[in-house]
Amino acid sequence: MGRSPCCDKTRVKRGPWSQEEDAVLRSFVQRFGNAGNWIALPQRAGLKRCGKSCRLRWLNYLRPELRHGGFTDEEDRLILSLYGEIGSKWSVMASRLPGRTDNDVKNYWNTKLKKRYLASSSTSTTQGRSPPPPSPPPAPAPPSGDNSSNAAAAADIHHTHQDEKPCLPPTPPALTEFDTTFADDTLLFKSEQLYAELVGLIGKQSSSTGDRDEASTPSSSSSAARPRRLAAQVAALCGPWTVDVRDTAALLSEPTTALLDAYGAADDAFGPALSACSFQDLLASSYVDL
DNA sequence: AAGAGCTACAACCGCAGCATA
DNA sequence: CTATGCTGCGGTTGTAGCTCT
Repeated sequence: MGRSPCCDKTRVKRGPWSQEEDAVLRSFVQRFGNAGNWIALPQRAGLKRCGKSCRLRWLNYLRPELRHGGFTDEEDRLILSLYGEIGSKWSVMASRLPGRTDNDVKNYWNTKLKKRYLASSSTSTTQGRSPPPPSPPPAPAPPSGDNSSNAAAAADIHHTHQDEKPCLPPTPPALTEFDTTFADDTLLFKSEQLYAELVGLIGKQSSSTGDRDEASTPSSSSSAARPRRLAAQVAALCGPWTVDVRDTAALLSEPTTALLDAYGAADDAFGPALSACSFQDLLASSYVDL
C-alpha cells in the first residue's frame, strides 16, 4: 500500500526559499514553534510550501543556533573518527557537533571528507589495516546531552554570512493580497506587534551589515522606509525592542504564551486567531498606513 | 572570452519508526 | 490490533558560482 504524499506537489512552491519566506517562517516558528505539526504550519503561516520543506528549512538553515561556514580541523577529525565508528549516521554526528546539522555534515562529507577518508583508508589498507566498518552504530550518542550542548554552544555562536544577509523586503510578505475587512482592534494591535518584531529582526540584520546591499533589493529605496517607520512607531507605543528574535528560548518564554492566552488557544496550539486568518494575514494587517 | 568541469550546498524524495485514534 | 498521520533520517538531485582550459 503506497503512502499518500504529504502535500499536493502541484499546489506548493518548490525550489529555493526567498528572504520573505524565510522571514515569515522564522518569525512564525520562533513565535509558535511548529505546535507539533509541521504539515499544518505552512497553511497557518501563510506559506505556499510543503510542511516537510518548512521543517527542513528551519532545521537546516534558519535555526538561530546554527553555524554556517567552514568546518574546523577539529570537526574534520571528529567526523572522520565518527564515520569510522558508526558509518553514515549523520544525525548522530551532527549531535556531536554543536551548530551543525546532519545535512551540513552529510554535504561536507560527500564533497570533501569522503575523498580524504577513502585515501587514508586505502593507504592504511595497503599498510595492512582493514578499513573501518561503516555499519551498525554501537551506541547512539546520548540525546539528553544534545540539546544542552547545542544550547550552550548557541550562546557564543557568531552568525555567519547567512544571517548577515540583509533581507528587507520592499513590502511585507503577504501584503499583496491584504484583506482589510477584518478589523478587530486587539488582533490588529497584536499583529502590529508581530510585524514590528519581524521588521525589527530585518532591520537589525540590515543594520548589522550596514545595509550594504539594500540597493540590490529591487525598488527598495522608498518603500523599504515604510516598515522601518512602522517599527519605530510601534516601538514608541510598545517600548523598545528588547528581545533578540534569534534567541528562540527567549522568544518562546513570554510573548507566545501571552499571545495565545489572549486568544484562548487552549485546544489549538496556534489559537483561533490563527485559524481565522493566517500568520501572514496578521503581518499584513499591521501594514495599514499609519 | 567562452565553454567545460568541478565544488559546495540547498532542497527534494521516499522509507522507517513512532504515536495515536 | 490495525490503519493512518507525522517526524526523522539518509540518499540523491539540482544548481549557482568558481576554476580551468
